[in-house]
Amino acid sequence: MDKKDHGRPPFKALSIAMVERDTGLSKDTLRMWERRYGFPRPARDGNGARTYTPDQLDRLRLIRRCMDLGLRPGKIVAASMHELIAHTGNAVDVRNKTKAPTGPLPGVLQLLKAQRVAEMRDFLVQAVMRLGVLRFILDVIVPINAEVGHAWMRGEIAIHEEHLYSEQVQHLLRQAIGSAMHRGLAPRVMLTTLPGEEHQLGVLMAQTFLSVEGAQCISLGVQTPASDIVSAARAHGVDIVGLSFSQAMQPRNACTGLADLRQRLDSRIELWAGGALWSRVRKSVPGVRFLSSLTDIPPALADWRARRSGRAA
Amino acid sequence: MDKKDHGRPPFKALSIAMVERDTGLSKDTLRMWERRYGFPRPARDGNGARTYTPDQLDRLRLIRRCMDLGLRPGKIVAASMHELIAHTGNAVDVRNKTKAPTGPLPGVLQLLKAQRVAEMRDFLVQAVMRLGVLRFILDVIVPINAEVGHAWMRGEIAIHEEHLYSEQVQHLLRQAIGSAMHRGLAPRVMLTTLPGEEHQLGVLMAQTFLSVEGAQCISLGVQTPASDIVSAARAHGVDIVGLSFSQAMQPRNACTGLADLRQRLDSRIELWAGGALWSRVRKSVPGVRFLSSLTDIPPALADWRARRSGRAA
DNA sequence: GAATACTTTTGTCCTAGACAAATTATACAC
DNA sequence: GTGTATAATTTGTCTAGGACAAAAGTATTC
Repeated sequence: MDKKDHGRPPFKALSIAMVERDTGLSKDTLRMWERRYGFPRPARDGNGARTYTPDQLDRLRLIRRCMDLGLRPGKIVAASMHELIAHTGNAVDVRNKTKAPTGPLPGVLQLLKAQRVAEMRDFLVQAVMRLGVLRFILDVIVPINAEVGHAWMRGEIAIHEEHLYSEQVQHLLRQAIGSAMHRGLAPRVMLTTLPGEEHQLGVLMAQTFLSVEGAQCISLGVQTPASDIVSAARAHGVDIVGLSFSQAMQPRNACTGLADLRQRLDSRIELWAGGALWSRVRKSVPGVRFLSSLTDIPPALADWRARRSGRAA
Repeated sequence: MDKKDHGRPPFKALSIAMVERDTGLSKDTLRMWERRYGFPRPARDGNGARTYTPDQLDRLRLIRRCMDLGLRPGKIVAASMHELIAHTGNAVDVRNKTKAPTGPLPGVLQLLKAQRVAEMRDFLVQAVMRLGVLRFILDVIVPINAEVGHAWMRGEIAIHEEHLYSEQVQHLLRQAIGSAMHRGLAPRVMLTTLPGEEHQLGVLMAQTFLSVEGAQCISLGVQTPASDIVSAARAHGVDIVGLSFSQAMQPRNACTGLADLRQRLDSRIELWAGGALWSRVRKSVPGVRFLSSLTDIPPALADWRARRSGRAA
C-alpha cells in the first residue's frame, strides 16, 4: 500500500490450512506430496509450521486442473509450470476439434472476460426472450458452458469469472422454472447430484426441461448423500430419481456411486443419469438410464408415460 | 433387503472422515477429544482405524450445538446425553423468551417434515406477497433458517429435507432479486463466501437487501478462494466486498480467512462480514465491518454513502 | 468497576510409519 | 489380437504422541 512493488514482492505467508481450503487438497496429501515428490516444499516459520508462497499455491491449482483431466500425481506434481500448461493445452486442443467456434459464444465469453456483467446479463435475457427457454438452453447455455469449462481448464478465465457466469445463468433458469412450475403431473421426479458434484447448472437445466414438459420436479440442490436420496425418494414417493454429472467429476466415482444407489433404491423407482460427463464416457450401469443430452429428456418422459399408461390399462 | 432387522441393528461403521464431514469437527480435534476427554472412543477396524457408531455421531452433533450456544468442550464433551439435552433445552428456552413462538415457524417446519412441499411453497409465496421481500426475509426466513439449523443439529430432520427447504427459498429469493435488480447505483458490492462455507442463502438474503436499497450487486456464488476475491474485486472495481458466514462455519477459520483477505485486499475496498455466525461470536478483525443482522445493512449503506459524498464534496 | 498479569483450556501443526484401495503392468490362455 | 487373472505400483488416508500459540478464564491490583 504505502510502498510500491520493488523487486521482491511482500511474500505472503500461507498456512497449510489456507492452502487446503484454497486448493481442496487435504493437509495429509500436501505433506505426502512434499515427502514423495519434493513439491511443494514450503518454508517454515519460527514454530516449524509450513508457510507456502502464492506461487506454490498457483502451481498446486494448476496441478489440480491437470488431475481433473485424468493425469496422475506421480507424473505431474514434480513437473514444471511449462509442462503443466502444455498438458492442459493439449487436452483442450483435442476436444476443440469437435466443436467449431459458433456464433454467440465468443461474444459472451469476451464480455465475461472484460468484466462487463450488465451487458452479459442483457444479452442472455434477450436471448431467452427471443428463443424461449428450451432453445435458449440448448443453443446458448450448453455451448457456453462447454466453452467456459474449457477456458477455465486452459487458465484463460479465473474461478471468479466462472462463478459469476454461473450465478447469472442460475438466476435466469430459476426464473424460468418459477414460471413454468405447475402443480405438476406424473411422473414425479427428484433431482440432485451425488456428493462431490457441486455444479448446479446441470440440475437446473434438467429441471427446466422437465417442468416445461409438465413433470413434477422436486429438487434437492447438490451433493445429497446416497442414503438421503434413498430416504427422500421413499418419503416423497417419486417415480424417477435424476442425477446430474458434470465433466469435472471422476467417471469412476460416478459409476460406483450410481451402482450403489441403484442397489439401495426401491427397484420400482427409475434412476436416470445425465450431464456432460456421459458424452465422453460411455459406461453403463445396469438399471440406470443414461441421457447424454438434454434433448433426450422429452422422449424419455414420453416413453415413461407410455409404459405407465400401458401398465395402468 | 432380504433380511428383516433382528435384534442388533446393522451397525453402520463410520470412518473418521465421515464424522468430520457430518459434524464439522476436524480429525485432529476428534482425536484430541478422545485423548483428553475420553469421548468419543470409537471401536477399531482390522487395520486399527477408528470406526464410529451413529450414536456417537448424534452425540457429537449435540455437543457441537451446545458449543454453538457458548459452552466449552471441557465441560460437555464427557457429559451424558441427558445433560447435553438439558443444556440445549435451557438455552433454547432462554432464546425463546425473546422470540415468542410466532405463527409461521412450526407450520413450515412441520410441512417440511411431512414432505408436503407444494403446500410449503404456497405458504412461502403467500408470505412474500403479503409482507414484501424484506419483511418476509426478516420475519419468516431468518427464524425458519435458525429453526431448521437447530432441528438438523438435533437430528430431527434429514439433510435432504434441509436441502429441499433451501432450494425453495432460493427460488423465491432469486425471483425477488431479479425484479429488484436495476442498473444499480453506488456502491458497487461484490458478494460471496470463503471456501468451506457453502450456504447460499446468506448471500442471497444480503443481495436482496442491497438490491432493494439500490446498490449494485455482483454475486460470485459460494466458496471463492481469497486470491480470486482479490482479483475479482480489482477487476470489477468494487467499493465493498461482502462475505456471508453461517453458523456451521468454524469461527477460527472465519477470522483467519477474513484477516488474510483484508491484508491482501486494496485498502480502499471495504470488507463487510455478515451472517448468523457473528451473532454468537464476538470477535473483531481490524479493517472489517461486522454486520450481525440483515437490518444493519441499510444503515451501513447509508453510512457509506454519507462518507462518500462527504469526501467527494 | 476496570485494567493487568497469570493459568488453564483448546485447536492446530508436526513427524514418520503403515496399509488398503485403485491403477497399471505382466503373464498367460484362447 | 483379445480377454482375464495375478503381480506390482501408485496414492490417499489413518495413526500416535509431542509441542505450542491463541483464546478464555481467574486472580490481583488500582
